[in-house]
Amino acid sequence: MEFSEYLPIWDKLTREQQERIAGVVEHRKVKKGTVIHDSSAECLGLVMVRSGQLRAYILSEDGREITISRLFEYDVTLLSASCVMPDMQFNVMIEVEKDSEFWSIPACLFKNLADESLAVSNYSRSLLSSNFSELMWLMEQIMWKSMDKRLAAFLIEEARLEESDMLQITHEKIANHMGTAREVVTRMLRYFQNEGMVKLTRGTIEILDHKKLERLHNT
Amino acid sequence: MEFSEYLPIWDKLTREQQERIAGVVEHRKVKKGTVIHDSSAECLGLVMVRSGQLRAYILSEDGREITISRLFEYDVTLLSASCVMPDMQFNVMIEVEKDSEFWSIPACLFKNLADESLAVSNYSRSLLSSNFSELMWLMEQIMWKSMDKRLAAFLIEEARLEESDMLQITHEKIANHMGTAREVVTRMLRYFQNEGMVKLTRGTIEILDHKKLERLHNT
DNA sequence: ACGGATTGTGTGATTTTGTCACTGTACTTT
DNA sequence: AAAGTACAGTGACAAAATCACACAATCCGT
Repeated sequence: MEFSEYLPIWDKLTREQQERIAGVVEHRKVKKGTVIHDSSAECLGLVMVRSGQLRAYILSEDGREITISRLFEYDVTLLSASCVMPDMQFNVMIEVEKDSEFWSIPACLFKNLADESLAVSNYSRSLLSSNFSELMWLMEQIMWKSMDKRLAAFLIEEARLEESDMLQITHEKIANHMGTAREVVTRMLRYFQNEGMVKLTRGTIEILDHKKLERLHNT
Repeated sequence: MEFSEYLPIWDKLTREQQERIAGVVEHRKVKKGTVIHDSSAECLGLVMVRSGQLRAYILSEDGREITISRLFEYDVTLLSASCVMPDMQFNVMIEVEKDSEFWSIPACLFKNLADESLAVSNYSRSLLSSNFSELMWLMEQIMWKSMDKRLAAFLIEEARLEESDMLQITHEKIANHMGTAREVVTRMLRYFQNEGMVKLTRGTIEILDHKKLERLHNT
């Protein structure tokens, strides 16, 4: 099974458990922009990313967004299985940032495995606690950091991920990642440009001065 | 063991495991205001509340606070065991809100038990996911709700907890719960008073119009 | 009982961030 | 080439945070 390489605890499962998973695992190829999970429909379950890039975010009633987790090759997440965890009633959405391929294991099966297998339960614990930790980190950013520092951090991180200083991203997308309004991002980027840290053109942001951005971020 | 009643999975442990816990469990009686856990020192481990009231919060560099969880009789938490969960480096503090008694099980022992016992691992999972869920809820409040609605919600909740409409709490404490500045709370309460929803005197807030507060909260 | 310290509250001025209502401008499609 | 759409810019205003105080109520020691 090709996906087994993407599930760290595969080897710790019994043959019977492996077969149960293999029998229902689903493979999907999805285009950029697709929403593969929202709270309404049935849960997607555990998701293993084979390639591409996804993001998990929450949505306000009036359509504002904030990214709570980003997923890349070899990442595994349970955010798409919120229905399994008791008293998890929040509305996580998962969207495809770049054309991706992933496998999913239905939530109910994974829940059953976790309830009966120590290895699976421990693995779920580690996934959960890393989600929790990330969320905690995000919370601290939102609470104690000003928008300019957060934006600087976002740009630096994005450049690292893309391995390029020419970021192909719109102000609106950035605003949706950071949970703020597009105008705020525009204004702040304009300020960054005046300070010589970036160069703005339609649809792209070029980072000119990494160090200055870092310094701003660390103030 | 008296504390066994406070640990839901006690009966699912082997006698040997029960003895290991019994050998190291610690009982403490603490006064209001004490900080029983901060990220610096050794972890407290799993905490079971026998009586009283505690709160877990995070702290910014410049001393601002926000409550992420409140604990009451029979509550159990792993927030004081953050060191066990891999990649959990955040700075949770736990403070005593009302004179309390609690038991604690050292983090390392609990971690070992979780790693070897399915029951304990599953229980940890449920504790974790309920923390995660609460944090998610808080995040949504912070991101999408305005301060006045959040304050109204806080007052209603506080009155429910205290079973009284005369809340003995300072503006500063409220600000620390909600992660905002004292002045903001003062100004907003003043507005609530002008609207006839509360009556303010030094150190206490009397709720006069529950329904109007609820309405504000639900707008 | 008095004076000073401490704790809790009130308020104006300023800055930052979010909201609203637009305008303009560069790409895409037919 | 015209029309439509996506993206960016901007001024005016509102909400909330920050700063810098003033002041009032309570406590505490002598």
